[in-house]
Amino acid sequence: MSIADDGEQLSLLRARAPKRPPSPVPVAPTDPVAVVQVDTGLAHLDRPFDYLVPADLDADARAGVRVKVRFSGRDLDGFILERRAETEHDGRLKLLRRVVSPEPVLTPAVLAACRRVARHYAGPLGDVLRLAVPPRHAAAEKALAQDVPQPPVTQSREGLADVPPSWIPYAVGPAFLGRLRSGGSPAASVVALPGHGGLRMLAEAAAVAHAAGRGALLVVPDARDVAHVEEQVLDLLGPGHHVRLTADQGPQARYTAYLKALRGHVRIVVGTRAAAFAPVRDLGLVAWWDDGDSSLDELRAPYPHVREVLAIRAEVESAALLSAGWTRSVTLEQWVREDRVKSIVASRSLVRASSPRVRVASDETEGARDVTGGQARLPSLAWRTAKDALAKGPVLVQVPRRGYVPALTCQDCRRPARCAVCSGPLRLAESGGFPTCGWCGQVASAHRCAHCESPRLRAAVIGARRTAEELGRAFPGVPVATSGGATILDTVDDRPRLVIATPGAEPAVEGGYAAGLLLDAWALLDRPGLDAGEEAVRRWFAAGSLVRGSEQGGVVVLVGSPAHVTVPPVEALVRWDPSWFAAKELDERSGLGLPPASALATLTGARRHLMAAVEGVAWPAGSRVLGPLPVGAAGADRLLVTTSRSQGEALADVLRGVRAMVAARREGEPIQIRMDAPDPSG
DNA sequence: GTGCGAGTATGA
DNA sequence: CATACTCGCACC
Repeated sequence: MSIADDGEQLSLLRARAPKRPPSPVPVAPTDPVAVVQVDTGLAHLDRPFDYLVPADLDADARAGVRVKVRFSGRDLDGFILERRAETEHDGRLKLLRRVVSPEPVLTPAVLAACRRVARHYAGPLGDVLRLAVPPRHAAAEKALAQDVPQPPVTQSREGLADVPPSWIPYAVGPAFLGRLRSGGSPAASVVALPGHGGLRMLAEAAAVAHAAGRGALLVVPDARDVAHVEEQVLDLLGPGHHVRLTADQGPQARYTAYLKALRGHVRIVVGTRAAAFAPVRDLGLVAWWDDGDSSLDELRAPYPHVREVLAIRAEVESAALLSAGWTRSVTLEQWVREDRVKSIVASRSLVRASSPRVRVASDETEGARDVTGGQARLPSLAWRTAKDALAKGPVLVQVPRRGYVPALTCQDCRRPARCAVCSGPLRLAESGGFPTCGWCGQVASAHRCAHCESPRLRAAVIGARRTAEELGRAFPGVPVATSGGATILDTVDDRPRLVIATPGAEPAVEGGYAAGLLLDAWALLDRPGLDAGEEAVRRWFAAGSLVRGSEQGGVVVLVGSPAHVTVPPVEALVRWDPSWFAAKELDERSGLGLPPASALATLTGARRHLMAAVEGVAWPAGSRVLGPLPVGAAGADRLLVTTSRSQGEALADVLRGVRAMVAARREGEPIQIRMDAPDPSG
């Protein structure tokens, strides 16, 4: 290490360089070296670089602050990871240019979690830091007073029962909460009992953590759930103990929320996936709702899932971990099986009483499509159920989102309509016209079913609006409310009416719906992809959980399911046994070597670049490399690599090397590398 | 990505 | 031999 130059280019090796005497800038007296993670955006430069701290920046240049540094002739952003006495770098060190803000926004715990997330997803740390720490907002920093007192930690447990209400149905609930309260780090996957709180379990667990002087981080799929959980937290603890953190609140509000958590103004953060990295003080609990919801998947590289981020954070900070939902995802079932989390479910007798009775109306067998004069797609069982229930309260009708299921089926034999050229699924554009192939784009202007030669096609899904009209006609005089798309109803009152909703937009109703109709079951199950069954189960249980339990006469009718065949998702619904389904699905995937039973990586890009990138790569022992196969329409290919779960980290490490190599040699066109892609085949 | 040195091509 | 160019790699 030598005395710094002024930060500009000055090579002593070059004779021609103007022999300016190095103007000695005083550096910090202790730990003058700042280890800086520079945001270069280049995978092969994803490592820390050392800089010298000028004396005048000494106080501000703490670990965790944002800085500007000169790097390869450009001014780049970075974070100080640590201060050191010495450097290991042989050359000259440049000076830190500037401390962007003295706020140490990257805490050691969050940094540790980011490193592990980066490793898990074979991505650059820089990318993860970009997800974790929101962009600085100077006005927000200024507006938030430095001296807001931390709320006194409520050590008293008055007003909070040992086992809060929503946790009562679970035999091992007290054990989980007890360990949370006493500073332990239990981990559990809860299958929530309908009618007993659901989301409220998260808020109550947070209140338990809070009472024990621990912080809590609650992540839910969407803004509606955030509002709901906030309400519950307010109800339990009163104002001033939590903050909302979502991406859609805008840069200033988001940064303010981040700072409030960072500075310890509040110890509870409630938010969407943007909150998963929030620097909650004394983190004692991480919890999330509905693991299978795709909103928990980050959309920016390296695409970490909330589940993975929170599990890592729980481990880094010795916090309790709680995943809850109406169903259990296959991944969480895998975690249960690995004993990473304990299964928490209510007893079968409670489940039977609290869940609605489920009946299956296959439109083929009921054959009563005509009850309403020919238009509505409503078998008589569904119609009669709704009719009866409307005397007692509102009836929920779940319809798949318009355009959500693009598949077409044969009107006569009900088999999926396939492209004559490549056997891909045919789709109908919303704008109409001929069906086209979803894989090769071929226009099927003269389609005939490959099985029965019928030219007639059946749109698997009709949109919510049309369904509303049809049902309105089927039940004259009954008010119809719709929720979905741009207009989402939060709640409806308990007067009799039809409530037509798309999945995820079902309004809550005090006391529960008298009945629920789940339409187009067939279409939902028929979706392409690994997780069609899992997804159908999620959606059906989410709607069914809003219906009164069988004890109060609640009934759910599944409409349009496969005739004469009992597929596991349907059986799971009828028995109201989500964990049974998860276990069965996991067994099946284990048998096929598919995730989450195995680790999986996808590499996407032009075929020759893929081949160049993986040439000579030593995959972990036992890995399978599949492909490359074409995906999408852009001429890209995809390579799949699977390996055992125990080799997952090793696979990620190999891929990190591949990524760095591709980035370093410039002719290497960008290829996308992704671990645990939710839809590896499409 | 950018900047720089090494290495190589080019022409007098 | 001087100059012009590309290539490969380090970047603190």
